[in-house]
Amino acid sequence: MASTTTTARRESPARRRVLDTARALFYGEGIHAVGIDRIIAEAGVAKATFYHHFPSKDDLVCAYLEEQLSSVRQLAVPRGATPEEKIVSVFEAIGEITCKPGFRGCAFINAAAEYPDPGHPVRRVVDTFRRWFRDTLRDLLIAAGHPDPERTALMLLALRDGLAVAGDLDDPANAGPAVRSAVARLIGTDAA
Amino acid sequence: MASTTTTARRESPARRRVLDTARALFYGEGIHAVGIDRIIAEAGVAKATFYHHFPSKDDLVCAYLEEQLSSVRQLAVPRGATPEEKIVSVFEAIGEITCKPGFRGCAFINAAAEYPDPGHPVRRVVDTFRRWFRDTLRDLLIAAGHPDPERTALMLLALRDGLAVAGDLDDPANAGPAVRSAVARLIGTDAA
DNA sequence: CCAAGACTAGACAGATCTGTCTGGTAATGT
DNA sequence: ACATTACCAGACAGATCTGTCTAGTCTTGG
Repeated sequence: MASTTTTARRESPARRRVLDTARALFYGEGIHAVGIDRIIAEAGVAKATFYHHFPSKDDLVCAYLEEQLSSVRQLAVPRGATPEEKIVSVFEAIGEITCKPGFRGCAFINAAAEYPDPGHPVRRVVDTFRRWFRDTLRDLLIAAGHPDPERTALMLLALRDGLAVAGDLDDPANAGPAVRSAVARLIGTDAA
Repeated sequence: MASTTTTARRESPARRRVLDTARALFYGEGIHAVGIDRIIAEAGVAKATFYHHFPSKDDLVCAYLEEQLSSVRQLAVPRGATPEEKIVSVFEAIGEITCKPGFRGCAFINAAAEYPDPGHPVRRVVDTFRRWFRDTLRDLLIAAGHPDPERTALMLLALRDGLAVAGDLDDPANAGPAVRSAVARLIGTDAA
């Protein structure tokens, strides 16, 4: 069937290897800095096979970011009983990732820095991520009965961006706790 | 004298044109995306002249960021009577820049995204900027008698980073006010 | 048994990248 | 008057970039 063919192609081993290699190299060294030749060499894939699965490099970049998107969505699932706990748990999860060795900042922020054109497909994936995260925070704040969910969601998003940047450029050990107490100050009962 | 020669070289018209062009192109389109050939063409400078002033592209990139650094230092001078007002004024200044059309995010964050190696000269300029900003905020908080200046400075730095990212990737009109009230919440008298 | 598709190996084209080099002009200061 | 220096114009080298193409192997479903 058509669906079988599609599934087979999507889960092809060569394609999988290319995507894994692309994620490691794009994230670790930057997108423009990594050429197709190097990706296919390290993935052990022929050039024709690569261009069979990905019509262009931009398609690979989009696929890489879309995988990151679904990965983050799974990892940053809110846990806890109350909406406040859920918000904190999301930041705890991000904070842990952010302090890990090998952390190189937010894949979406970094990618956007290399794709200035707001209409580019890559930027659209970035937009999807940011809208999802903002809406998630807003909904949690609404559920928590926060008086100003819309604006507070923007504050929290800004804090997350700052945490991601600091985890890459500054000392992650300091940034994590600081951002966490900032979140507490912003959504704490005293703020309401 | 040597100093005369040095001054003449540093203020040479060709060098000035190269730096202006580099700033516009690097900031607007990304660093790896802009080649030397294009910079010298748009600056109207011969290739030999370029390599006379800048031994390599990396030197130009560093010079570009160092100019941004001193420019920000002049622009973000704290104004106002009280330390609280000074902190807010710095964010007001940054907020205005951030909402301007043509804003493409923080030049240092964007550059760091393209230079993953923390030991690279480019990253050292980025570090200088971040240390300066963090120390400035911390000193203002100390002057304001804030109980936790060190950690609060990190929070404010994270907010600034988030504001810069949001001004580029999201709707700047929303991000500005949100971050400003977040600053108020974090340094407000109730926080003390 | 055989057709189709996934895959490999690698040459090739055309553009672009950084950086070097030659050669010549113009201004400047001593 | 002369040496130095800034500058221009552009060829050139060698590497690397994306993307195409040929040609052949291997696997698998019908």
